[in-house]
Amino acid sequence: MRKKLRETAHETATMRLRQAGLRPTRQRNELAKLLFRDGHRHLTAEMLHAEAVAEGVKVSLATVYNTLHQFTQAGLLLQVVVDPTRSYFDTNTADHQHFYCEDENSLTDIPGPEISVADLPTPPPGTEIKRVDVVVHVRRH
Amino acid sequence: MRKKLRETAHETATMRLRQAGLRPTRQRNELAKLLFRDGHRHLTAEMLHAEAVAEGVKVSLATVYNTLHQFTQAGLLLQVVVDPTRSYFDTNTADHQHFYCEDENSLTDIPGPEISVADLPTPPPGTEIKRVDVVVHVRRH
DNA sequence: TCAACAGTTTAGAATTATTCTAAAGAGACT
DNA sequence: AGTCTCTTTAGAATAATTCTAAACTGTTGA
Repeated sequence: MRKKLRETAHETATMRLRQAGLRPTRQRNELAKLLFRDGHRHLTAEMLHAEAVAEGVKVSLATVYNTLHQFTQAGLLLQVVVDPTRSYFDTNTADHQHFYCEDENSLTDIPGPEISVADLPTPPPGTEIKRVDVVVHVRRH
Repeated sequence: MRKKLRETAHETATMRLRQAGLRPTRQRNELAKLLFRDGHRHLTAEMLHAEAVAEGVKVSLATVYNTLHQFTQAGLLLQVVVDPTRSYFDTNTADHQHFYCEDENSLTDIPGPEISVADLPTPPPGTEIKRVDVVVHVRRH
């Protein structure tokens, strides 16, 4: 017998949290469900908080900030730095790249095969490469 | 007869400003001299302001911010977004890429031939590519 | 089952980088 | 020199984010 979608989503979220070593609290569960429900998303803390409030989820902005950082640390999210005034979080943690349009403040995944970055440079002494961020800045015309 | 270095630097700065369509005021001249005196640099507004003050240049922090943005608009600087808490400005406006070490908050140019980015993706409809930012995140080991 | 502990949430204050404001100052052109 | 416009400035204002300390809640083990 099939369970209701709601329940399944909840269980998925809970499992995800447990695997990440995070205690599955009500808030974290709800936020996880919002974040990972459909496709990949690019959100700021304010955006996620607004969405949660709109859906009747009771959670404070401080918790949204905490949670986003915890999720990022746990590898569930990627923090994308493109705008000097805001932090975006990406639910797609696979290696991929972004378009960023300053005019409209929009951040989107680059579809299809990723840009190939050839010949990675040798990192400064004492360091190793963690990851390579590629942001293609675009402008309306 | 040779002019003193100081004077030459001042005149170079003034020229640079005029060419950029910026009125060469005392503050802008002094900041330009600090920014462009040796090699390429990566600075925040706070850093430049501290440097100016240390050298006895009387300039307010607000002016440093204004100036950095004006220089950026004029193409004399590049704003590099790597840290969600701070804005860096790069005196190297040529097409190049960066190493960023979060551990020590250091931003450096990638030396030698730049990373080749093959097969630029088609930008979203209604937009054109402005530039491609590549940041190689490194970590101490 | 429930007490107790450690981890979590919260409102609101605090912090930090940055921008704004409006008044005083200074290039530039006549 | 005079005037006009652009620039600078101190300090206030703003916006995103972090901190604080008190209340709350999963979890664990008796």
